[in-house]
Amino acid sequence: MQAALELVAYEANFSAISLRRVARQAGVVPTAFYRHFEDMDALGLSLVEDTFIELRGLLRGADLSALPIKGLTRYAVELFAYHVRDRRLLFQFLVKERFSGSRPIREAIHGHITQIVIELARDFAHFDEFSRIEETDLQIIAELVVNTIVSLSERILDVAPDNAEDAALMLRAEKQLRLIFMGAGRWESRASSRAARAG
Amino acid sequence: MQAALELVAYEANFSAISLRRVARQAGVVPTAFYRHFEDMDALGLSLVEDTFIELRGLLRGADLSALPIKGLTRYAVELFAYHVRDRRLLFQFLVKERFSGSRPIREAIHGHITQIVIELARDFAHFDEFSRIEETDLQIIAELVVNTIVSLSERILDVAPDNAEDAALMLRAEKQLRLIFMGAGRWESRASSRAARAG
DNA sequence: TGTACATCAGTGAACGCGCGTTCACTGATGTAC
DNA sequence: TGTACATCAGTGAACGCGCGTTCACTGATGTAC
Repeated sequence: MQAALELVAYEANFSAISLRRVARQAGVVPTAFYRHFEDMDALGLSLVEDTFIELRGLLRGADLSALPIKGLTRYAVELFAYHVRDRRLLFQFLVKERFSGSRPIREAIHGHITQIVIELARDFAHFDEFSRIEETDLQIIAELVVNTIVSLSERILDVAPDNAEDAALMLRAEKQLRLIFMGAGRWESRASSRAARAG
Repeated sequence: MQAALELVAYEANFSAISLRRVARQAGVVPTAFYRHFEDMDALGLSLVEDTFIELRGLLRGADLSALPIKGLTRYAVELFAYHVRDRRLLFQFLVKERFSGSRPIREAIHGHITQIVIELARDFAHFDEFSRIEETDLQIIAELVVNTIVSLSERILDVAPDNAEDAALMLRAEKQLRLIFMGAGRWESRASSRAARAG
């Protein structure tokens, strides 16, 4: 699995690397591959599952609802950016395969992201600021937040590790999140905009 | 080029299709390929350029500044959704290659999107509602808008053409844009929130 | 109107190469008694 | 403590196949005079 991640990160996307290349990178003979996976698709799905198991653990552990909404944006951006850099190869794989992978891989990634959006919307429901927003709309807001974080990840992976540009990207994402929460503070409350408080 | 688009849309991503498959799909012998492109990379870059020339033309023709901000979201979502469906294969290629393509292809796509963000920010500057927001922040907002539209495109391409789910996706995107503009209306104006008007 | 030549998309044979997968195998490690 | 057997990651030869690229070619269309 490590060999496959390295090849994807440094050379191509998953569908463009061969079983033989993976075996060579791992330092074994091609046929040894079959001792571990039925075929390349199975390897790819394992990588997706592993990444999300870890990511979901991270998000669960973060316990966003313990924070005031004010510090949330900075914290979320930093937590995520750190994790993306820490697990660079895994995220590079995810970003590349999200749209160009085989159907099972794409569906697995999409399903996991949808699940994260749903859980984030559930977390939002615990904030007083969002209490008057109905569930459907909370999910729409959560989706916007997740999209923004995903875009940040893609950009961080695009620049070299430890690049100075990282800080600028993080500031941009943080501003975008703050703007989203400002919008959320007014959502469906146009009739009583004076009462709206958030951000 | 049409043959390559068909193969990418229905079977794999660009790096996974061979020069011989493209030639076969086009109904010519493999060597005839070289009459038109030096190699597969050149073909890919041509597809990127063609897509964006057309897309930029569409955006320029739309003339967003002629509309009140109120009708803008609905109009932008419908215009884009129509175009994505109309040019389904081209957009499918773009979405797949944005992160998984070869470096030149990725950079070409990224450069074009950045250009669109800059132009959109310039359009925003013509709205009274945004006059007090500085250029850097306008670009950050424009990026958020473009990200949302890109996500919409990706989702539309994911469901079958003319699927009933399309309407739901468009409504989601429209709400997200409205929320962004609500946030923009309050941006950097927290001290005088009563004067903020937008969305 | 007729002839000579240039242009250019497409042809078909041939090449060496890396591919996924099969098969029967080896040899180290763990387990039962 | 010693023996017999199971498990299992890795080996190495072999296969047929599709690949990108080379080469000299054909034949239709356009252009100059």
